[in-house]
Amino acid sequence: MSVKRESENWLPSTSYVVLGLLSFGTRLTGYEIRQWALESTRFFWAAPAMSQIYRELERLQTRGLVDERDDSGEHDRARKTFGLTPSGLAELQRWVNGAPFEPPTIRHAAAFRLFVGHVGDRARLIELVEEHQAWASEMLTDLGQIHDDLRAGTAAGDDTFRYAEMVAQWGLTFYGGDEQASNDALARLEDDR
Amino acid sequence: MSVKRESENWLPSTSYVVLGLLSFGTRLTGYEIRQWALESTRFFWAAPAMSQIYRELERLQTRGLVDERDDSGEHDRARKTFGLTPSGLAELQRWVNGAPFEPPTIRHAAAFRLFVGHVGDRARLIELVEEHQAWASEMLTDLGQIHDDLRAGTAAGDDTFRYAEMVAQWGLTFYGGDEQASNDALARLEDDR
DNA sequence: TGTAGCATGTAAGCCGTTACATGATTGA
DNA sequence: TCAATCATGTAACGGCTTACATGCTACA
Repeated sequence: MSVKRESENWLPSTSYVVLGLLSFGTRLTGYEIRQWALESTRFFWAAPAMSQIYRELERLQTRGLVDERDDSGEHDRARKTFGLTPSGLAELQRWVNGAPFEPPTIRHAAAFRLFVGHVGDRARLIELVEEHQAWASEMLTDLGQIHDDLRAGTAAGDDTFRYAEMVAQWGLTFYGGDEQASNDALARLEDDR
Repeated sequence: MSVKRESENWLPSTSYVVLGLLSFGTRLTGYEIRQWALESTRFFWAAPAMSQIYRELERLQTRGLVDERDDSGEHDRARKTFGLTPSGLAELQRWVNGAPFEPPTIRHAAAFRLFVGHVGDRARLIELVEEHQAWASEMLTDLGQIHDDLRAGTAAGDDTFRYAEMVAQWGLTFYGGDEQASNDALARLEDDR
């Protein structure tokens, strides 16, 4: 008995980042999408370059997944907003529910450089791990703030960001692990010899 | 007082993956480099495709950073091995010690899909997070084995893999955090409603 | 008055992937 | 004998980046 598969043509993930950000109900400019990406999705999905977002929006629009509107208003300032169309929402849903599992992709420069530590200077390695630790710690601070804000909203009865809050919680544990790992490595590097 | 910067032209990171793997002292074929990448660096640096590794080796060779040797031996089986040249080692060192800090790049599909959970089916989300949890758990099993092996070597006085062992330790804490986060999310998803 | 931020794009180029192609060796 | 693994590549293509280019607006 064979299962009839629906056509499994997926858009590039960046498309779903854009669709996902628009799925919260607000019309956004390309610029704003980028801002939101830098403040939210970047914790689990590296924010694409500005130019890439414009390209993505163009693609999505030609496929009817987003619609464009000139929102320049009174002022002359150019302002083109994009919103999710019904097909856009449908496509996002199809992906969330239908796309096969995909393992995370990690490019962890600090761990990598430590890996080839036998060709490096110990003092410099310590410096690098310290920098990484500081970075992780900053991520945790930012995420903590976001998590608190989202929690407040959820507690006040607004369910829009309930999943976002769960993801923020995920991030706190995730980056907490990374920070812990940096600290352990640092202790070993400083202990050593 | 201005600091005179050395020319900061870096190779693509994949080059350093290749150089790094060759820095452990063994001559390797392109195929073997890929195998080693899949067994070691992939935990912190997604392993590039086979074809990319061959391209990288070609580039490195034209720059004199690796040398090629036909090691086909008695049998007709083609076998071209690559080794690190002195300039290759120098370049790897220059990078390890001199490249500026670079934050990790994460593409975490599970967290991302949870983020747009408001457009998905709860049951399917649970399934996805479970799949992710199983994946993380497998990573931890593999890493645990590797860590034990490396530890045994280090304890026996072989310092070659001391840094590799530290990175394995890093990975255990890192993916431990990810697994914990999945479990927490799962609990919340199942609890909810 | 001038700088930072808002806002929108184009062009060039590389990294890296998938698909295609080939063939030998080892072991079940 | 047949499949999996070892081994080496080429071709086409797409995603994403950096650099370039432009101009308005708010605010210090």
